[in-house]
Amino acid sequence: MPELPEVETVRRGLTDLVAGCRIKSVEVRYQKMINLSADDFNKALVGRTIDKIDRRGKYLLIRISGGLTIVSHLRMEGKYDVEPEGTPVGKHTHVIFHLMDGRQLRYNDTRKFGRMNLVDTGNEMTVAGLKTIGPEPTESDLKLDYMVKIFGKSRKVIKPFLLDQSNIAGLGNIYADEVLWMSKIHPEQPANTLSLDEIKILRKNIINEIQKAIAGHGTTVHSYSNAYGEAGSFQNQLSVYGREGQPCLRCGTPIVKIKLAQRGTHFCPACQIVHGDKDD
DNA sequence: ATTTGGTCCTGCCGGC
DNA sequence: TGCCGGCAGGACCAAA
Repeated sequence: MPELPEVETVRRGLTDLVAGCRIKSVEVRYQKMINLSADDFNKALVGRTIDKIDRRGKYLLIRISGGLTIVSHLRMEGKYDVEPEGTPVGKHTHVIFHLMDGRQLRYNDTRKFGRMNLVDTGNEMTVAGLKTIGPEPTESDLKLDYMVKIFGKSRKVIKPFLLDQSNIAGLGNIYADEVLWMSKIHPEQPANTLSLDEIKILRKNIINEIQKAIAGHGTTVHSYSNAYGEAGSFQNQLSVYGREGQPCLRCGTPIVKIKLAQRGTHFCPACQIVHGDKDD
């Protein structure tokens, strides 16, 4: 479920809760979750320390002493929590890291879409998804000339284009709808027909929106929670996502919901109009 | 090469 | 109430 701001919130939570902790053993209850056998995964991690947690796009990079990294992707519903030993284990708990201090770091995932890959640190980029990941949506990493270049060569409509992590890392279904609404760009506008001004505005809105969402500890819809089990607050600041039929906050026109590339897509049919090409 | 569609999973909600 | 289709903040992979 989580997009970049939610993953960053989880990263910070995990850092506070388990950085520096030593692993007693690892229990894997759903084999498909990991890239090794349960036994090999456990053997590689026993006695090692969780040094720190990094992030790249929506991927958590859990740094383990001895030169290992667990690349963890939460996909739709993955969640971490920390419980004392003995707390009843839910049916959606798939991996349990038993810590020396008596606590457990648990990975829960209702739909079992999440994945963990244990690799040698430095080989993260061999994990599918990280191989081709695009720049972070920040002022320093997301360069305007890069955007102009990649937008210019794709005829794909903008909404699925923004969801493609190889173009820009970190945007998901909610923030893609939000930044397009803010930028007054129709979700079906082909990427290569955006004007330079539109690309500039979109870039600024992406960077600002992600930053603000991180500051608000992410967006909570459905049952998402961070490593503290807390809900984020940013859902109170959403302008179009989940607002089908409600008035556009700019012009009052009811927000429309359509399906694009299998994903629910919200937009204002009055503010966000498809135009012909970049010379308009 | 680029783009689309099916697939992985489970639970919930609305409609009949 | 019970059943069923549709949907869910993601991304890989095969196929067009």
